[in-house]
Amino acid sequence: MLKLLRKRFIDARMSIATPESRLNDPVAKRLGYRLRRASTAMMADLGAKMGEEVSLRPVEGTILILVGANPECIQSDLGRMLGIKRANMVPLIAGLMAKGLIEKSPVDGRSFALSLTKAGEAARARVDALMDAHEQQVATLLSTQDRAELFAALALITSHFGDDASGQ
Amino acid sequence: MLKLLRKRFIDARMSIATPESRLNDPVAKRLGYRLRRASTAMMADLGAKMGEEVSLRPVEGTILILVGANPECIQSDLGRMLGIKRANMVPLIAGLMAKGLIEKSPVDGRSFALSLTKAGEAARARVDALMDAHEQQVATLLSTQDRAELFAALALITSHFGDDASGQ
DNA sequence: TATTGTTATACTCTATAACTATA
DNA sequence: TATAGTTATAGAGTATAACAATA
Repeated sequence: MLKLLRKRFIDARMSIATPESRLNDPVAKRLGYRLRRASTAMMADLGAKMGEEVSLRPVEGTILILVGANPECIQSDLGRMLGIKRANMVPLIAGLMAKGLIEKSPVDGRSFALSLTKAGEAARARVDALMDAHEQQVATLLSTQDRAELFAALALITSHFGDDASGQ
Repeated sequence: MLKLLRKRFIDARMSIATPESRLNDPVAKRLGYRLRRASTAMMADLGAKMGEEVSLRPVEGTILILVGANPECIQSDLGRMLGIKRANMVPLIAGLMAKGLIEKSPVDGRSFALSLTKAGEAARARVDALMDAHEQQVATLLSTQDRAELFAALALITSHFGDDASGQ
């Protein structure tokens, strides 16, 4: 009886290229699910390119960009901006220091001002260019208007559900 | 000199409520970044509610919904639909079995048909209701038209960058 | 008292390689 | 040969608790 039901699935699968495309997909209509799939797909693509071309992960490139735009900021500020907890910033910053991309200089005995090294600035520029190219792919999919509306929708969703950039 | 620059940041921070809001945020204009923040914010909210009310993670609820909609499917099918690798499906399915929510019955000696138990069907219904309520929050933020356009944009992005539902 | 940086730790998610048994 | 399930393992991401030094 169970075997018979299963048999129907197997028969259905025989007739098509991708087996699972004949299965019902009720979660496909869920916004949260679609958002997550889009996000992971886009991030995986960016991560692969950054890994190949600058040997950095997206979060590391993001930190370089933020430090470049905010010289002498401290890592707690970055954590709050990015929604990353203090404790988890430690190995990130240590990794970028170990690669010689950022520098720390003490400002008040308990915190350190961050700045890009020369190599860090070069890496930041390459990351920025890679991200530009990455974004550009979306420009071929969506009009300027569509893109602006997508941005607005994402901003609404993020602020409604809490972007976690506070209370770290 | 460095201390002076840093001092300016400290001064700027003094005048406002949230320190980091005065920092430049050049990644805020990146679609990939916004997509990720929106996705994690929405998923964190859903995860918290599901944890409280049904003691399940979003991925577990999603599996219950898919098994409910596709009785006698096998776990490899689910993995392909969800972009989860075979190896990583094992503990997920084992966990749901351990909770008595799904059952396996052998269909051909190397694969197992999955189905919901009575408790599994009850859990699936509660998860579905929770997800409905969760989606409903977005309806207050976006018009039906906006929501449809957001869906379309996400589908374009996901398919362009690869949804990884193949080649598992 | 609150904040910064840190250590230690744990859980989830993801990825690969290798194995078995079956088709 | 290809597929299904499994094991083991490793790397990320994220979370909490606790601590020392400093504001």
